[in-house]
Amino acid sequence: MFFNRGDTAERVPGLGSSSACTLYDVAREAGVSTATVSRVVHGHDRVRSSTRQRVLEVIEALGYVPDSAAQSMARKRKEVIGLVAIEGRGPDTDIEQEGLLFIEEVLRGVEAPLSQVGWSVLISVLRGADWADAYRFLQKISAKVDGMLIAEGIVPSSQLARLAARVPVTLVAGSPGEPNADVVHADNRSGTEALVRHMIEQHGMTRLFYVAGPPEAPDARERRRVFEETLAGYQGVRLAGCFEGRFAAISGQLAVREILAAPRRERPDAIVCGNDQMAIGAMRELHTAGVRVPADIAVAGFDDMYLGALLAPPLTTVRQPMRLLGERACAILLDRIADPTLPHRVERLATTLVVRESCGCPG
Amino acid sequence: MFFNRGDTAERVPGLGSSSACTLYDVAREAGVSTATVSRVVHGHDRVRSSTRQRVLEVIEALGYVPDSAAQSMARKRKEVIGLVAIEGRGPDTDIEQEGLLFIEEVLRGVEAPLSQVGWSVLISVLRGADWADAYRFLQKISAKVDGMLIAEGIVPSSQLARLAARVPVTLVAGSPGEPNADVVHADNRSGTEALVRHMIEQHGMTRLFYVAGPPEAPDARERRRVFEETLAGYQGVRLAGCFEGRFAAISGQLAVREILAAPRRERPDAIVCGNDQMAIGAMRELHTAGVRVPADIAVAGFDDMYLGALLAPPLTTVRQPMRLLGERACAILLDRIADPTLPHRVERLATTLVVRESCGCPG
DNA sequence: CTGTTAGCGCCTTCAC
DNA sequence: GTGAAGGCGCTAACAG
Repeated sequence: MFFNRGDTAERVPGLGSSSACTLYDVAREAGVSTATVSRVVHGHDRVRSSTRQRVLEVIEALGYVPDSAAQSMARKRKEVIGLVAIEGRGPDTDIEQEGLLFIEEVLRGVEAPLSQVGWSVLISVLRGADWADAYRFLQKISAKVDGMLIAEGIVPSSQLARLAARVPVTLVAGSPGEPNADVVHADNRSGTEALVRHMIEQHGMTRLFYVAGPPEAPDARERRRVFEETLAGYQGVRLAGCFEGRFAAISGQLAVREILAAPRRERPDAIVCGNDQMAIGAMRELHTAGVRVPADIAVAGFDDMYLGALLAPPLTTVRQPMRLLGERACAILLDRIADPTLPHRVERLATTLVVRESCGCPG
Repeated sequence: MFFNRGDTAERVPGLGSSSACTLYDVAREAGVSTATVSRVVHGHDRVRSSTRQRVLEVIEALGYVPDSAAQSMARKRKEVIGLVAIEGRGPDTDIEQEGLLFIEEVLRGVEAPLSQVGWSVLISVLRGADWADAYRFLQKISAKVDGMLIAEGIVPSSQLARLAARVPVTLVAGSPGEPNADVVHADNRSGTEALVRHMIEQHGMTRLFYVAGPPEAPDARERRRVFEETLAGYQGVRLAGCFEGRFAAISGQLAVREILAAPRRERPDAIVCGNDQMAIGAMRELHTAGVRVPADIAVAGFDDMYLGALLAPPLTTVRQPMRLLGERACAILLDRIADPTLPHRVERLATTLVVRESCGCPG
């Protein structure tokens, strides 16, 4: 009586998307107004339960699902946030997954607060383009979301300002000085200091080599600076050398080749790397050369990538809470979407030393 | 004369999203109709170039960006596709990143055809829920996209049918038998056969141990089956044992413990694993136990994860073209969105042997 | 409790 | 070349 087409699931002809039915179809079929249907769809009370029941049946029978574009339009809210990564256009094109490995963890974090409210993530990677293109791209994304998370790459402050004028933006691991966006970033200092202290005080090392990330990256610069400063605080400990890498595994390999090419006497006690990828590359090269880790030379990284723990020996590193970064950034973004007048926020998350075996500690 | 508010970038008060301006604002400010603005926004010709110029200036000054919800509504196209992963709810909660590592590569592939047309990806991970929840979730996503890619996890065929009635669906690495969706999947056979042949013919191995993935996973089953069948084709070669793992690194470790607990005489020549994660776990445990790879026991995996190449020794494995899977799936989906009447499609991509050193080949 | 009625912002014929 | 006007599907007052 309420409907007469039989189960909609049955009438699928091929694979094509068949005609989606609308609120009106449901209303007509159930003999009520669209407002009522809308009410039951959203679980509002003021509806007689028999009416609700009837509407629900029709919805089920027709397989009705509200169109999100229409909802966004009427509600002025899309329930989608954008997560964007801007892939570096450094000298090397050797990005070597560097990017997404990071984004992936962040994404996991972002999902948490989002799934609680039932929103979704629109993810996009912007590859090496000029700034004008990049801006157009970001603009286009901004039209599809209620807020954006920029998780990698640098956007000029002026562009950020214009973007932020349209939708709230929060930077993940961005520069804390940015005035046009909220930002959540890792405290590279705490972990790096702890690592250096550990190497020196626990293992009595006196000659540390550093493999740095690219100088364009603020994180790389900060890690390196803190490393050197901390080292300088110790008597009798010195920087055995430094290699400027690009955060890719190959950089670690190259650094090791350079080290092994030098006289044996000058070899460092340990090689500390600006991220885990380079540490992995270093360990691999050391292994190939027959140098034992950590017996002959210790190695340490930064990030605490999932696979570091599976290496032989397991990698000692500094943990950067990437997932938490994503989670906090998303929570902050959601807050601001709810109330755009909130004051500017910057949140700093601690990094911590993760001692495993590549530094010389027992397994 | 055309506008009088100054550069919009200047009038950003705080961080909040300020009032977004509409097509009407632009039309009014430029002294033309909305139709004309729409024409210039979309680069249609029939517009006098002086008019176009004026409109463009106003757009720039006002920072106008068309609202995508309104566009979707009018055009009945969202320019977004959904990529969903359904995280396994196996006995172990030990998902151990298993999921996203895969999704990530697929995502990279998906991005290619998508960025060409300027569309975006809505990504969502559905965690262990019952089927009714899962279906509601998928339905909700379906309302936000023009088509969906299901890249992990199994959806009952009946649900798929109902989903497909709303939007086109293509399965990435799904079961090729599914009638309600297009599917792109890897040919687990070719690579597995090549691997077994290599181990036996090149290395003269006669005792192979297999670490399988969970039997619920079609891929795991197929790999195992092909492995055993191929083995059976050789005289004097036998299955030295089998361990049923769950595609996680710990499974590989457990398998090795079991192997090492047995009498030394019974040790296999090689341990072939159903995926790289388990192979990595196995290598790690072997290393811990002082068993040399590949000298004492060789190891091989499946997938060709990025990090396999960085291990010591580098992992011999079967390459599954995950990125290509994503790319093809997305291309097929786009085709079907463009023309829903297309015939059902199934695409099978070859897997290939990647010989590195863990099988005993020279570096 | 339930129905009526404006829009939301844009696209797209159809006239001029 | 350009403007006017009718929807797209849904929500949210405002009336009953």
